[in-house]
Amino acid sequence: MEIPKTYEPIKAEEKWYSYWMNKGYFHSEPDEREAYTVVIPPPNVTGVLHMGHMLNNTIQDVLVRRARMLGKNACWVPGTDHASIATEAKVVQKLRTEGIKKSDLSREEFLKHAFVWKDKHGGIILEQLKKLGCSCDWERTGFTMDPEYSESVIDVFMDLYKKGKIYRSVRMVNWDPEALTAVSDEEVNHKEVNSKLFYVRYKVAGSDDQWLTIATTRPETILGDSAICINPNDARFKHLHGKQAIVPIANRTIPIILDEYVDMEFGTGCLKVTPAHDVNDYELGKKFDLETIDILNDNGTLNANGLHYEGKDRFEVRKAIEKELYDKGYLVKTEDHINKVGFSERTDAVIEPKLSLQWFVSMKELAQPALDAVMNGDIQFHPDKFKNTYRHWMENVKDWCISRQLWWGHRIPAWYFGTGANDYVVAKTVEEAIVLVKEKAGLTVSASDLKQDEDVLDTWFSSWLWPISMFNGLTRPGNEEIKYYYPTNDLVTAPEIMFFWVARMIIAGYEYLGEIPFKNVYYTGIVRDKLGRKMSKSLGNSPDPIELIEKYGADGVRVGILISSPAGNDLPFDTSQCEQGRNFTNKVWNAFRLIDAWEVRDIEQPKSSAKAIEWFEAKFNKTLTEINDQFDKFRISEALMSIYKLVWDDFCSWYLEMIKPGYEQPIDSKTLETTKVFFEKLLKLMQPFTPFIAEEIWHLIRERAEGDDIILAPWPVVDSVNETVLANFKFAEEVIINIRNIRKNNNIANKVKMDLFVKKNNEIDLSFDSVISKMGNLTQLEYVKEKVANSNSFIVDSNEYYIPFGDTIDLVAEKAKMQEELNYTKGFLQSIQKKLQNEKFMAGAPEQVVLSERKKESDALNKIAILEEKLAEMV
RNA sequence: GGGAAAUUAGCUCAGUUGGUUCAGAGCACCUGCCUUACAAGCAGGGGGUCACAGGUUCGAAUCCUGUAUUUCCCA
Repeated sequence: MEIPKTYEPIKAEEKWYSYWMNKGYFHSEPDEREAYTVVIPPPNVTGVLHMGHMLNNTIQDVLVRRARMLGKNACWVPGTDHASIATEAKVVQKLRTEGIKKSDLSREEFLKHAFVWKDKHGGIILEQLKKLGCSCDWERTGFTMDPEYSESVIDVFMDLYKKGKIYRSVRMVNWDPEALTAVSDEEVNHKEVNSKLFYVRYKVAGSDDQWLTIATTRPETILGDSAICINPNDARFKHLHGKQAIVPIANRTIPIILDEYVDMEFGTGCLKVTPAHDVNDYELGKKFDLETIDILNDNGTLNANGLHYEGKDRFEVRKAIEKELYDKGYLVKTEDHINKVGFSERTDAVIEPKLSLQWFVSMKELAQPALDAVMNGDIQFHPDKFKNTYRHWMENVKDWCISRQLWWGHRIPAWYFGTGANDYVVAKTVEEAIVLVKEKAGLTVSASDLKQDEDVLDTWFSSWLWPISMFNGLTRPGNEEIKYYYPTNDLVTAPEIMFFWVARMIIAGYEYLGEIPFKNVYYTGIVRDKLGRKMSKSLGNSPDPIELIEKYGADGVRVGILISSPAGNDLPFDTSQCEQGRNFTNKVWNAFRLIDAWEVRDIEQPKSSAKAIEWFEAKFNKTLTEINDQFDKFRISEALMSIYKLVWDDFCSWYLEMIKPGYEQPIDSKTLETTKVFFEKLLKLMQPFTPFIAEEIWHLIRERAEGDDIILAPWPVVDSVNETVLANFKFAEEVIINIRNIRKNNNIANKVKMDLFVKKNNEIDLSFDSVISKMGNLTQLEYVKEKVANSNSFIVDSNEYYIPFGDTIDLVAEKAKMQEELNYTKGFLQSIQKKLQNEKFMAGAPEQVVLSERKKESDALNKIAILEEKLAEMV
């Protein structure tokens, strides 16, 4: 059968992925083996695969596949997140295109639409992961709104409520007027924008023409003012103490209060206080018991408190009120001003601070063990620089607002039986609620008297249970699976969600299982384009991962994405990296073609082949040690690079060339067999990174028994490393490179055989001579006592090598080269001798360093002598 | 404004407790090769005042101080 000259990934990928699936290799059940567990960071259920997912999931697959080869019971749990804000936004948008408004639907109707959408689009991303080769246990695929998962979310809410960790409170929250929901501090992006500072004057009450001037960036909130605040130490305003002021346009009289909070330097030193629309003002309002006047509707338009501006958007009002203030003589001046404005991460709408009744988790106590676990190393971060960021946040953790004004998600299990702030109970079902109402208020109510809270829980309030609830650790405490798989081993995620997700999983782990949820956290970077911009849909700078896979093969893309992606660093991605990956798979493919084409004969093994085998054995073991170490340190891309070079440079460029029989010559069976074994070992190392081609060649290189698949083959074991062989080869390598250089410099074709004469001045190892002969294409390698005249020459380790001239030679160039080498060596010698003559060096440096300097000195002296002699002869 | 980290070849990064004339890899680049495994290749080669300025040391990319620039986190 003809084997194609280039590797064709598409067919192999389909074939092997379904083969692995049919064999159930990805599936895990608890057994006696050590468990190795990874839970996937659940992508949004309606999400589409982007480059960030590619990076993240390739790393996970590498770790999982290697663990499998190390004999562990590897379990990679996939699933999706309901992502309440993002998904609801998509459903709302889709309905809008059909002419349906969310406000026209009941909650039940809307959820029906949402589930239809989820069933249609949900899980696309998981199918895409299969194309990448991800070896997830698909039988365990989960979803944060699955019934049992949801139950655990509600259980946790009730449990924390009972423990007094969940409370309901009026708080200033970040309000997204577009999504109509509160968002957490972490979901607000602060950006600097150019705006205006408006100077507005307020009349002092009871005066004829006494005014005070405030500065504000948001003049529309004047309508919500309930005080003017000045610093009691501000000498400029002593006359205002105890007075009142009149709000322009609204014509309300408000007190002038004194507080040191006011920055005398900023603006005019007079601060308008709007408790409903600014966090700091809210605090002042509480302190001075001020009236709270909310002027905004939830959608960002003004309400009745906005007087004649009612129904208009806040930005529109800002312009209009500027004009009105000016026309009526209240506007003193405006200035350009740069300030930071919060934008919603999801909708990019300007966030409004808004007072509302929300549900909170108090975090301080919960966070303590989670902070300790990372600081004392029970949980390792890779790279560990992220520990600092983590500590900073955890030490200053704020309470977590967990209610969201949405329908898509887990509905808060609170039931209201009245309108009072405290007229509610928290219960799993309405029946339980009825009983609790009786207990709490002594009221006998029926189901229809109770009204469940309209809000749903923050998505992270369900995903923080992911490593526990994917094994039903809360609904079926102590079950076999949670005992076996938990704590999980490695978590691979982005540093952006360290607080949203990682920290909270650790908190939940301690609170509910008394244990860490994972041992290692590997932080990936952000995938950027060549210009350093973050890849995003709106910029259109992100390649379609599926197209990449079709073009370069999944293995090629996996290599491309990992080849330059150290942990925690951003990955500047360019498709040329996939090309490199694709080229690598092709190289391996051709190595296989070469071996496969050899005709085996029962002949004697050439000496050079025996030496080559000895060397590669040593090289392999040495590199494997390094690779294992790199894996232990989570230096994934370095491990890949080591494998890449071991395969390409050491195996293909050196080893295969050393054992390659002449054209149409057979190979001896011993060498062929050993070579196949080497190749198989290399394929094993490649398997985590390039699983498809590894499996493909694994089955082509040899007949395999049922179940003898590389995905389950044992990871190679390190054997002792023969350092002597490695050193001797290095010497031979240098000789060979020198021979090649002479060929190139003199335009001697590779097929032209040459003679090599060696004047041995030093005791050297001759064991690789057969290899030198073969690789140098020499007719003979002869040892001589005297220099060989009319030759190209070079020196390795004080030994002189001569290749007699063919027809022509550039004597001048040859001499110049030698002179240059001599100069360099002399300079080198000088620096060494200077060091050796330095008494302080001799006194301070360790013996080993001194010894190595002495050796360098004698080597240099030798070399100089030879060079000078040769130069003298060339005249 | 407060905190953290970074700055080594054109690009992306290594560089272990200071010790081979001021240093490595991959890609890119240059030169020569269609040498029957692979031109998605082979062979060879060039390229760095290790951000800047001081200091400690016999010796600094590595330790200390300051400056500049960048990134991230928090307000």
